[in-house]
Amino acid sequence: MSTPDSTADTPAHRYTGALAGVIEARWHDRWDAEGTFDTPNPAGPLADAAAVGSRPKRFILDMFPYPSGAGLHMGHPLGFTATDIYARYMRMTGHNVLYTMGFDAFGLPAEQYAVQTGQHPAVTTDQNIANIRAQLRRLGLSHDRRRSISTTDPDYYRWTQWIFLQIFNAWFDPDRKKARRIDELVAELDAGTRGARTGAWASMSPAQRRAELDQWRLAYVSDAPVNWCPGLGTVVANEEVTADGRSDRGNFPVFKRNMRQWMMRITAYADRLIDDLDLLDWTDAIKAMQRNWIGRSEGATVHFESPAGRITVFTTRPDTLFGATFMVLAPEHPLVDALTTPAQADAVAAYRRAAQAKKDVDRQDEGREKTGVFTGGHAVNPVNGQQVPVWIADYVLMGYGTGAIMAVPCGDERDFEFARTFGLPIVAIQQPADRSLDTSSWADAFVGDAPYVNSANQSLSLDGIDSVTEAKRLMNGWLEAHGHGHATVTYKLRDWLFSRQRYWGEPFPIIYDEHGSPHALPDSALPVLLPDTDQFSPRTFDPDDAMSDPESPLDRLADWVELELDLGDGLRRYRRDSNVMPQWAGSCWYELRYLDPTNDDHFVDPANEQYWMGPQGPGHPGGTDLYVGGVEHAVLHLLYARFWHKVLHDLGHVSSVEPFHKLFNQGYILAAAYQDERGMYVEASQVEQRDGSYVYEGRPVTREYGKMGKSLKNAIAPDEVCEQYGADTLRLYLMSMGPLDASRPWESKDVVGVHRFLQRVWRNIVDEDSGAVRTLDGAPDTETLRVLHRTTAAVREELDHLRFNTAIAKLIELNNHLTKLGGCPAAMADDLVAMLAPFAPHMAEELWSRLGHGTSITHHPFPVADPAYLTSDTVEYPVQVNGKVRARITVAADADAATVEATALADERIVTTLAGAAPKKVIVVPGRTVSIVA
RNA sequence: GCGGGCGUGGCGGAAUUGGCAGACGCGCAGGAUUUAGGUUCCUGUUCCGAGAGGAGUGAGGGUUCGAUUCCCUCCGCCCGCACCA
Repeated sequence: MSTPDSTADTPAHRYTGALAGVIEARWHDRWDAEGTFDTPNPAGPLADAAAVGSRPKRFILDMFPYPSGAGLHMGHPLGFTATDIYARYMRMTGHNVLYTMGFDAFGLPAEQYAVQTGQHPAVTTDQNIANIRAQLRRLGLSHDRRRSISTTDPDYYRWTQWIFLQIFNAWFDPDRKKARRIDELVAELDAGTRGARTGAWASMSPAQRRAELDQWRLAYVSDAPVNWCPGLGTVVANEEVTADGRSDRGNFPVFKRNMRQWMMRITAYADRLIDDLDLLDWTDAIKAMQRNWIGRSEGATVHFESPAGRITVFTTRPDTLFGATFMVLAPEHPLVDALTTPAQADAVAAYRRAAQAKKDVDRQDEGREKTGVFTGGHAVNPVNGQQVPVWIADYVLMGYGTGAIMAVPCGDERDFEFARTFGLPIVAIQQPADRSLDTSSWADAFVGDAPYVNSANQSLSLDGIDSVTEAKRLMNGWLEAHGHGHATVTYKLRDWLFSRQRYWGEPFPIIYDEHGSPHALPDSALPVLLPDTDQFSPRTFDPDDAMSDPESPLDRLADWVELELDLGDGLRRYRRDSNVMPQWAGSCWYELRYLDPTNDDHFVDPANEQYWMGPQGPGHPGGTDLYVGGVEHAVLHLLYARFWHKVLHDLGHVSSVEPFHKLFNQGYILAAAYQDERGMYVEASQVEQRDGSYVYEGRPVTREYGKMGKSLKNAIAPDEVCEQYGADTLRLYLMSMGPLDASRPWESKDVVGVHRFLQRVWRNIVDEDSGAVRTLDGAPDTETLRVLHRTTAAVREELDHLRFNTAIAKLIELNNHLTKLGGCPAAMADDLVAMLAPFAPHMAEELWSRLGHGTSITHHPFPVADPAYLTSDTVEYPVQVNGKVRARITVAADADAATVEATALADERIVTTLAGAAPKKVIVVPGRTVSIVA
């Protein structure tokens, strides 16, 4: 495909895609040769204290990519260009900038790609990384390449394993609400200042003590319900299971099974993960998603006694306890069998079977119609002694709260529906102003503040109170005082399932003794290398075979699994843990390794962490100065990384409390996608437009917009655009499409707009026929200087706020002005090029060089606006009469309000409009407007 | 249902604390260059109206000298969570 602007009669030195390609390659080589973007550290292997100096620092971070075989998609250059522009701007404003790029290369996609191609994942990963590095280079991203890491590199995952052991060897102190080293727990248990959970510490055997400690660890092996995905052949985390019970990746059914797996005690950090969101410069949307995922809910635990035993419920509305007229348990609740009477046994069993069968997929499709079965059993409502029937229903979930609820149909919509469906009593316990106490007339439950009624016993009365908050407080106090319950907080967040039965991941630095107890390997044994094998395919199963069992690929490697080791008590036989860590492990801390990527003694030198990520004052959590990436990581990666960072902070390894101070979520790239009559997507690039409709291979197709990508067959490769127009044009187009956080449709025909802009900049400085510099001699006129300085001030302002689209618009305005002048005055050329440099660095370097500068523009100071040119001698005021602009007047910039008013009232048009009537009021807003009320 | 966000020309989008609506770009129209097409350049381009003028930021209302911006009601769209007790 030829570039649209190069033909036989094109001037030899016109800025075409072909010329851009030549220029860009030249500067890539030069940047590499000169190490232009190498950034000094205060300490460690990359230390250069003199180069660090006293400059302010900026740590600018992108979410690092998977090195997939397809290479980068257009969303990558979108975010990467934004951070690159900001990084370059920061360098030009005197900052020491840390900016690099790594690869999140472990995990399912890399492994699946390897399985498809039959090559070892290490081979394909290296190839893919090399390919993506070339793509990144082509985009002109100003990365410090010395700092690049891959999570699959043993020098990197050595420290991932080390951090795992830090977490394994830590416990959460509920009093101090922080992680501490496990030996501090041992000291407290030895001293008797803290009690053991499983018995008397002093009388425990070594094995019992080991088991006791395992109960406290932040990383622990647990035999608990996990998400088993036979189609993937591995267990997956809650966060990786979709709402309809399928795997996020692959969309296979997921089954709850009890299995022995590694867990991380992220729940211990639930409150801090919520509270510290307040310290972060993140959007409300992302904060809300994290809060919602953690799902903190304040309420009360209430005990109902039954012949089958105590039934404990969680409620957020303890104030409505007098209205609890029945109970509902989840079908899987352990007390169901004991509660069920013989007469109801068949019905209960049938319901439980049906509930289990439809568990994963169909529950949503069946809508919200309430189903359920009476167990035949009853329990006692503790506030009024009433016997209430106990039902089971699938709208009560075993996985939340206690798996049992007290049903208050008058005050809860679901309970109301259930009561209506099955004819259960509904007793009003509040008196809404517009309702009768006869609930048979109610259309729905009442939720809100209204005076309580029917809510008293001998020692408690809520009657007459009209505040839910107050009623809750009184009820909680009563429950606690009488031993029927207490105030409680529950969370939706569950501990993080941390092991996977796959090959392509970090091995656990854990071995098991003959009793099956886990032991940490010593730091000196790290890294535990992922053993080489050609048997890396996971064992997958029929996706619906819930009873299949996971098989770790590493388990097949007997030579690796079995080992003899002396852990201080003599040479013994052990078995290695054959699981690998999940995809998310490597991305939980990669930003820290960028700080000190080649340090063999520490995962990061504390001085470097303090310098790049340390808190910047009281109340500041520290962390990266900017983190740009897609919103799809709102809960998974961002929550896990925050959790690890907090553990590292608690253990004294990092000074920052949070990893990412400012988070910016880029929008998606959308593109037109086309479907044929069968609803199949057709290759968007082959669709033609004819008379307002769309045609593919002669047949009509319909258009829609969707996320650019393979599935909609509307992807455009960044490389194609670089080839056609050059990387600078692609960068500029991506940035000018709209605000960075908005999703925007890709329109290939629009790309030419920014290309023309670059062409005009080039032409204003370089002669298209000779290639010589052709700037204008003589001093620029005052108006031109005003445009220059206004542009300078505006571009700075826009860049400070990451508003790249409007910054580019300002540069275009400046250049359009110069085009009208007939070229760029020589005295302004440096400033013009310097302002262009962050956006179109290749062209800027080339022009900079042709203008006679011997060094890269990278560290040249960004232009500063001269305030003298930001004001003018005269100001134009719009004059409104009754809110409508009727005239414009021009007055001296320093004219006082009275003069402006007099000038406005004297204006011919205003005199005509007022028609002799005296104005009732005249408002002069200095520098802005005159408003006349007639 | 709950939470977050958004509605501005033919299209993508601009508009400091409320102060000239439509910056910039695409497209379109006309013109220059060109054998022609394309490229490049210039001019114009919110709508109605020949014009004077009028209307206009999803709809309606409010506050204000003045509202795209603030408040209320409604409509529509996007994203996240979803029987969470």
